[in-house]
Amino acid sequence: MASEQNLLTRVAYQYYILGQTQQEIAETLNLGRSTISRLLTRARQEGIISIKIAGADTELLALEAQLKERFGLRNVDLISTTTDMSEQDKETALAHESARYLKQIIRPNDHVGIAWGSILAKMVGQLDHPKTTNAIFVPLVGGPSAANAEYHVNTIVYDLARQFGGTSVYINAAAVQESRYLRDGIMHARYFQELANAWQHLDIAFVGVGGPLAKATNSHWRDLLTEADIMLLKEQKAIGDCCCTFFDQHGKLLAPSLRQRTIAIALSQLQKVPISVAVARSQNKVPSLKALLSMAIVNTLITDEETARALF
Amino acid sequence: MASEQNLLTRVAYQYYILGQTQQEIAETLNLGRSTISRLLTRARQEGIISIKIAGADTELLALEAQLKERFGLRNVDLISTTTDMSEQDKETALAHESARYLKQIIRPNDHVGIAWGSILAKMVGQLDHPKTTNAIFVPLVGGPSAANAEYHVNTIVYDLARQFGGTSVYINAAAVQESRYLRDGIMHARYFQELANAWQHLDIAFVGVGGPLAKATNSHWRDLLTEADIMLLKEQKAIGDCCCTFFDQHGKLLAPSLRQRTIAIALSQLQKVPISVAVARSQNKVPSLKALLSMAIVNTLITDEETARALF
DNA sequence: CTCTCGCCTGCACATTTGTGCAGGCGTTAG
DNA sequence: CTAACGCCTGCACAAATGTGCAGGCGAGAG
Repeated sequence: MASEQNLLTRVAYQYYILGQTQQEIAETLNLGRSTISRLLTRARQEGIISIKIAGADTELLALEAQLKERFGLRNVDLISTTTDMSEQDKETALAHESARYLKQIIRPNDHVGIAWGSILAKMVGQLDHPKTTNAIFVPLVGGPSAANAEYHVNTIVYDLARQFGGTSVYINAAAVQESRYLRDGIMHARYFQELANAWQHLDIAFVGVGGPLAKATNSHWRDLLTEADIMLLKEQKAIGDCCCTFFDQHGKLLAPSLRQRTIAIALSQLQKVPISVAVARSQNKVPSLKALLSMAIVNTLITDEETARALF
Repeated sequence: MASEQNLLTRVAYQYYILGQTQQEIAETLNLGRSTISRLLTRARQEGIISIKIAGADTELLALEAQLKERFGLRNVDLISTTTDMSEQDKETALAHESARYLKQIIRPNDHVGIAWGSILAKMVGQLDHPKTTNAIFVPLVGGPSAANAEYHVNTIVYDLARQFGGTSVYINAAAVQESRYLRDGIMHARYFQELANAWQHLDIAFVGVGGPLAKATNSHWRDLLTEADIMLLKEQKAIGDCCCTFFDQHGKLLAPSLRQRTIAIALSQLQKVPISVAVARSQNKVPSLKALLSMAIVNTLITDEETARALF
């Protein structure tokens, strides 16, 4: 009943199981309260105390913690996907979680930037009771090609703003222009300044991640790229993009000539946003997502379990 | 990831597994710290969190808590006995634990009262490194019959005092006298006053419990009783004694005529001692021990697992 | 649409827990 | 036996946690 180990378990029992206060334990054992505190610390260190969380998908939570650690993220939010879900279902689930997360973190009068992305587009309408806030929603990238007009990024920010009782700013230019002069002209135009200004004062940014070029067929904006752009990107081994900025597996930004024709927030600017959230899933986005995370452009990640596992 | 249950497990995980502070959790979830505190309370209540103490004889500790609750005791200390131990071994183990416990609770200059009892007698010499203190050890009952002189209670207090670097007071009378006049005379004698005075200022008292009369053969003092005493006690259904005071299963004190011839601390006085410890074990002492505990004479119990279980 | 009711939250304060520092006791080497 | 070393403890302060109270928000009735 005396020896070391035994004392530890006794103290641990009284504290954790009986719920006694350290002071009470100290009195029954005729020891100083500090001593009890130290004994408990030892007991925890020596693993005498094991705490289990019932009914929880602990693995998922552990995975979140690991990812957070691995990429130095502020926060990671994972959803569990079951094998019987279609890709469609998984995307919807992720969009729903993204919307919920936005609701969770948004504060009154926040400036919220939204980039292009199939999942971000699906966020709209996922919430039963969106918080009413006076947030300002702004696009982070230019619009799609004329062929995809109905998926215009303006639509997303407009709908989100309406749901959250806020306002939205529109973007009146396609994501990729034909020349850097055209792009510079637009970005320096008076009507563009509101947007440019908003980009500098973002509180929250939600971005997607683009996968490899080969899969570009279903993209809503990549048809704006020229043959030459694509050639160049392939040559430089692009593995994906974020906000229309391409990079390789090492996180190196590619094709300056293309970047100079792109109307979108710069990644360096995105990096300064207090809460910058990447939302993405699927096997083929793993390499680009991994690169993006390594670049420390975003500080928050929302994805699903299978994608998360592939990130290590 | 959102709903109630899920939030609870998440918070519990971050707090208990990851060891984050409530403040940190509140920040990642964008909630108030108080809310996290409340969520954790709920999680504990709903049993989402299960804490196990590794390698511990948890049952023993649980038993202690139950006994404490059941009899309103200040403290309970149990030792585990294995079936391969002889009765002798078990007694020694209990004596050892009693000695250890005394060492644990004793403070400098304490007045420590010791009653008769086979286990109390064995306490002597059980400690490797007794604390040095200036405690005063006093007997709580008179000595044994002449036939058992070598087990005199004075020997115990003397040895204990020596081990703890303190002093001892002796008692110069047998536990039971032949008449109340003789007893009163002794107890009012000048030389007895030091003892009587000590009884009023006890900080700690260790007492044993006597079993039923039928088993009295191995007692060191019950041969002082007369035939008439024994007849009377049996008639009144005595189940045991403490400090030479007999009681029945309801805790009723018996045989006033005998009590008036007894030289021992009164149970009512024992009740006032801040830390009063009963040390006893074995099946045949269960009824008397149970009665004693119900009387709330002592506030601390040291026994073994099997005896403890039988007390319910 | 308006009002009421009740739950939930944040705030501020009380309690509980954690920790650096200084002093005491025991142990060991000489 | 003495002295030096180191572990352990209590103290006092810092950090973290628990909780009553008041205000806000949404659900539901009228």
